[in-house]
Amino acid sequence: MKPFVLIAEDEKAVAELLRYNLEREGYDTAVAPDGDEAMLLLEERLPDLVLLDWMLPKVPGIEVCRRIRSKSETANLPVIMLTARSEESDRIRGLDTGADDYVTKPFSTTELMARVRAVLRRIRPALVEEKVTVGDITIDRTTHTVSRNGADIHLGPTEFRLLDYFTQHPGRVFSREQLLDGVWGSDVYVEVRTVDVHVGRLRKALMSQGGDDPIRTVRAAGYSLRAN
Amino acid sequence: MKPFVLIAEDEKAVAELLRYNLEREGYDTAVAPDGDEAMLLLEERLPDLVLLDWMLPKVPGIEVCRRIRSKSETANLPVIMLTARSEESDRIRGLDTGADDYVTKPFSTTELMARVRAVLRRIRPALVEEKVTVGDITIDRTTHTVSRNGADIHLGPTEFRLLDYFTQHPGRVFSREQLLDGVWGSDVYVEVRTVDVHVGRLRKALMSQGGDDPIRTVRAAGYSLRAN
DNA sequence: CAGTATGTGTCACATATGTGTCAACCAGCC
DNA sequence: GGCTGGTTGACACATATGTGACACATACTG
Repeated sequence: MKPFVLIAEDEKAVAELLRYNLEREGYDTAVAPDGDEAMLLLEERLPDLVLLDWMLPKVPGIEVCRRIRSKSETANLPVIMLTARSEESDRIRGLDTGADDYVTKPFSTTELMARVRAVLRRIRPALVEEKVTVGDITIDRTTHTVSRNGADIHLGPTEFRLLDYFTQHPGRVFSREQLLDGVWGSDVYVEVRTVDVHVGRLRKALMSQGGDDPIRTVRAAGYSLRAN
Repeated sequence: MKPFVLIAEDEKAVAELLRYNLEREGYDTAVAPDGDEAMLLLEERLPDLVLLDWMLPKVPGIEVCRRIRSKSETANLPVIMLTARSEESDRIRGLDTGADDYVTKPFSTTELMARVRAVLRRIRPALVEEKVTVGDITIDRTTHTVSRNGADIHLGPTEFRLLDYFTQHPGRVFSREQLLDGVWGSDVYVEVRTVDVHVGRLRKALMSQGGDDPIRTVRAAGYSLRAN
């Protein structure tokens, strides 16, 4: 599951450069040439990060940012602002637009990529980190291994993906439907109750070496991985 | 100082692939999209090796090679020619262009890297890694020899490259597709399951002297070499 | 050049492992 | 007790992997 980055930038050349570099680093991308388009795309598919040009036709970047912050679904969505050197005045700097980071044009792509990584790491470590630890559980996606307190734990493919998914938002409760979508895929028809069974299997595997249940059942809502 | 490799190749995808792999192996690189550019870069900084596409815009590869040979500063510069299979005729093979080696496209990156190392070893022996050990398995790239706990192990060419490839990232899981790309070549049509067979053969060979299975099967993901 | 040795890719079948569903059972809650 | 919703073991089935056989390619050898 690649992180999805929305690029809101009207200069075609810049947008293209960003798209190229981001995709090479393994992100999914979408480009919005103006503020209106950006807002539409935001509705369509919630990105993991937005790159937002300060000067954007129709609806300026700063306004887009404000709207993002005002909606509850996107209030915590990371935003990196792209500003031209000339716009980098105190007025703007001081202004609390709620962006998570600023990058001034012209920027080095390497630096921008580093910032993107940094911001994503802060918000959703599991998206960019190859090794994630939640509590006493560690999951390494390059070697496909899971361990708890150092002891290796064997998981089947589905349980692995399930844990990986939980890991993206430790503590957050996922409904069975969300889990089906995220872990199985949105176009697979599987009985909702199957999720229970796999959660059960995941629990069993994680507790095989002792330790207490790292997965919390939330009645009538779903499941979550204990945050810490 | 890292060995510096000049890549003269007009197909962007191929050039990028080469750059990526060479840099991963610790080389500095520069890419020239045509013959003119290649000649210019040659003036600018003398590389330790040139990868030269046979068909190159403006000045064809063969001509670039001739010019390299004709100048005293570069007369001994190692050159590896990249030719398409269809161009691999007697005419070309027999022609004394002065290249040190030929590689026909599509090539396996593992094999190309091996050739690059081989050529560089002749020129700058100190800079090239020749022996790699992972756990109790040692692989010597100069002699094409593999041993486990001192006992020599015979591997066929494909198994050797496969092991060599695994060796680049011990522990990491490679999908069958990745292995096909890296070991066989990026656009060779080979049945995916063929990987299984070769992994099987590699296992058999590595375990012929006893010892346990050094290759881990990760269901629904691929294979990996046990890291330690 | 035929003859031999070695290596390769594919297939078919055996085996191993994982999956989804169900139903019985359990737990908390009015 | 009668709900509602969650847990779990059994099981038939699906899928992934392992492997021997084989036909063909290619490289060596005398």
